[in-house]
Amino acid sequence: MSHTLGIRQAQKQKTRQAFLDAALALLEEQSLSSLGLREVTRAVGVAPTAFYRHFRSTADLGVALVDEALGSLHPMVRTTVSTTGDSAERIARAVELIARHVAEYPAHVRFIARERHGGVQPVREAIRAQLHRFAEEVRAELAKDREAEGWSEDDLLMLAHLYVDQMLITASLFLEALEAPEDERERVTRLATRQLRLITLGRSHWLD
Amino acid sequence: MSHTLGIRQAQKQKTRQAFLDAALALLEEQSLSSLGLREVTRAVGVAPTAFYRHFRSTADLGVALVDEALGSLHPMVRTTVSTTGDSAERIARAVELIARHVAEYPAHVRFIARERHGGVQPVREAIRAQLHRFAEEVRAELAKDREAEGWSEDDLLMLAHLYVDQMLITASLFLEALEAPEDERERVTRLATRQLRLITLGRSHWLD
DNA sequence: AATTCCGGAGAACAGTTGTTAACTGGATGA
DNA sequence: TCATCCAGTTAACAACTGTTCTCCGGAATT
Repeated sequence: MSHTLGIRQAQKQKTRQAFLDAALALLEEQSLSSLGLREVTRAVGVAPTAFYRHFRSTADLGVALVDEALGSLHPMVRTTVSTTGDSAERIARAVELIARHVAEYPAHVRFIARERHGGVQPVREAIRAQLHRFAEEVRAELAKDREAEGWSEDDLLMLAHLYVDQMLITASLFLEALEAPEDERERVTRLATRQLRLITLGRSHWLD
Repeated sequence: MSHTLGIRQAQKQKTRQAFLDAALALLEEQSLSSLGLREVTRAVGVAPTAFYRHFRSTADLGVALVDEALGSLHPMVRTTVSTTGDSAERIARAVELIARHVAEYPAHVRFIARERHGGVQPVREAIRAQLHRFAEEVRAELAKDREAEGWSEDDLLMLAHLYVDQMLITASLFLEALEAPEDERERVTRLATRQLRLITLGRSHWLD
């Protein structure tokens, strides 16, 4: 299937990745709509014109960043809401997974949270589409649970969106607490756990 | 108490408000971190240097916008979670109130959603502080309900944050559906209503 | 071995940016 | 009435922006 790329293609992908990394670093302290093309090339160490060999515009780069940040996350989301273990275990595991992901890829999380409602329309659109995919996957996973019997497709999707949004909120809270002392992160863990517990409680009484 | 302002102070407040209005309009299509000082003065129709008579920087202007957008919202939030009527009525009323607010002040809502995780630290901080005030007020309101008997202060605050975040998510959804046909807004109404219902359901079984 | 391809460099374009300094003229308070 | 105040102006600064066109040199193809 994959015949090894030539030296040329490999080098191109390498600089492209350098663009993505540099941009992500610069975006820790600003929004995408204020990210300048020259700013990025300067950080990468190439001529401004080299940018156009990889991206049409900074908005285009932003969409690529969305794919990098969220594209590889789908397996994890599925694991997060998987049906193994009892309710309390699953919640603890989900919160733990989120915390670990934020600690490992803080810049990605920050980027998504920031640009979800940011000033660049194509990027907002890309994030919206990916989050909708997440919600659909969560719904499919929820449907497997025997607790989903009697639920309409629509109600399951409603719940899935609730979970996805809650995950993002939690991730954002962990992000804010990233540089703070340990007990601040512990506080976020307890808060998120109880919120998920309450939602799950409502879920189990939905059909009453 | 308030002795009528002189012509001078009145004129100053007038141009200051013009700055806020112009900035809010410009921020519909970009983030605060990319908003230029000259851009704003041009929109107001005034010399660039006049900006400094009112604000230290665009970040300062942003903080002022936070106060304008959220400062006057506290009474409404209290009404939203007020204890009159049964659960279903309260939820319907809350969603209706949010929809109406978004329709009336779309730019304000967009600004808050965008800059809550935006690239300007002082503005993020200001929004965070205001939302925390909201959560505290919601908690105080929830505590009045007889359903709150046996709840710890901490759990009540947890629930309050859940409600506040949910309000923002809902407002953001209404905002996206603002230019869409009526039935799209209807869909958002139904989604938000059911999500609130599920949360309320979890709330009523919290002490089981 | 000869030719084409193509990622990146260099220079130049007209416009833009934030910030400074010194000023004007009408409102304000003595 | 006169001196003071102060919101807004004008002019100028160096630094920056996105984009175009032309060129180079090594990889890829024939």
